[in-house]
Amino acid sequence: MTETLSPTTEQVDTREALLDAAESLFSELGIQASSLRAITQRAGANLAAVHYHFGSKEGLVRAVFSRRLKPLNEQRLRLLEACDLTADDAVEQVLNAFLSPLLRMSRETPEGVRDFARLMGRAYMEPSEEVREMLLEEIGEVVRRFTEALGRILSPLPGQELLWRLHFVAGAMGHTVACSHALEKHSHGLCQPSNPDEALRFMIPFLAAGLRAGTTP
Amino acid sequence: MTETLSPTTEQVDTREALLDAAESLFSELGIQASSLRAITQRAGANLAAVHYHFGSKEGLVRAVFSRRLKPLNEQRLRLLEACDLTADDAVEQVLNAFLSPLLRMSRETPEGVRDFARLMGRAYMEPSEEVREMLLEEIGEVVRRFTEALGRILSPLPGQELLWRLHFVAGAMGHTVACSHALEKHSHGLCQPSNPDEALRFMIPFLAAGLRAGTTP
DNA sequence: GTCTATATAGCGATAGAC
DNA sequence: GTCTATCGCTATATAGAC
Repeated sequence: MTETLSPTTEQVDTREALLDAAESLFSELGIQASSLRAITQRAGANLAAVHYHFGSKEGLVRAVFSRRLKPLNEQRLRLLEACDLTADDAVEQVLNAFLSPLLRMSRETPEGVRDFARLMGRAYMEPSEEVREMLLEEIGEVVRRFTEALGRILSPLPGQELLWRLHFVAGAMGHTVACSHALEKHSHGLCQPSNPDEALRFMIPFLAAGLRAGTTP
Repeated sequence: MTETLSPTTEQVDTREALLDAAESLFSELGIQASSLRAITQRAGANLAAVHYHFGSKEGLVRAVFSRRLKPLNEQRLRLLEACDLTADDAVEQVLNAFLSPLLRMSRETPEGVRDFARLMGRAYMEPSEEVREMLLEEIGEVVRRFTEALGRILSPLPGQELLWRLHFVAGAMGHTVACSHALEKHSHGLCQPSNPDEALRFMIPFLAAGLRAGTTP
């Protein structure tokens, strides 16, 4: 009976192996430079398996992102709801709610998720229109909710300046997760961006100070 | 006589046309996705011309970057030397010296240079090891000089925290020039990142406040 | 569902005529 | 210096056997 009610172990394994292999390769080489041949080889699967499971390379790309983004966004919204927006450190709380789920992905599972953090940082800059639109679709609601919360805390900051500042927050965050290797190397090990606690410890005060700066005349 | 002493007009034109075409295509599609066929077609040149003038695609990439980075870095260092590091707004002055030359490139020439700003923003995130190493080579001296100046102004900020904060500055700046289109669209025209004055007006106070935040315990 | 084999197209690079 | 023609390779995608 079971073989008709649920996919066999092999089915699940191949699909997941393809997602894992694609995620790590996308993170290392970028999406475009990762060929289906390299992905299926790393996954120990056949070249045609990608088209069977995901239809096309683009289908695989979407699946790689949505697999991680769904739980990530849920966690962000859960943390946001737990924030006290009237507290003195409300800005810090909200920044932490947005940043820590992504940065802490590296801790929760031995491997794979850290690749995803780097991939996410790069994805915002992807030249491919499709990738960027798909991404905005996936995180649009979260961005809207966080923008609203920060707008209320920072009131009466004008909307224009709020959007500019959130743009800088996104840039600093994306750069940190995408180029952590560069900072570690450039600082000769003094900075350890792969440690989420250290990254949050420095990032949140910096960004909070920027967000709270006086309104530009 | 002249034809033996200097390159003919055609020679120069082909070389420059290739650089212009490559710059705009790299900016639109990314480096890897820009084929030599597409570049030479846009330049109105022959496919083989790239290999004649630059030896390879990598040679073309290097030439595209160094053509703009040499004058850009000279201007940055010139502005840095004109900063008063003891003034109250020393941080703002140094940030302006680093940021404005890149952001203002769009003003100085009608087209082409703005593509380069976007290309620069993306380049830091390029998956290709070669591109990133070449870039560090080209801007290493400038980064060293600006790090030293900001370290002196922000003294006694610990070196570790200084490097982290400069990392955030780089992220915000890169994201702004690379994803200006996204902010313009997302803000429904309220923010105009293609206007260098507006970008600097909001970016410098934000980053200066972050850099001057109290030392993290 | 997984495999082999292949279709179709594009890539960077080079040789050699002009 | 510029051109055409082509080599050798890789890409995504698919058809059909098992």
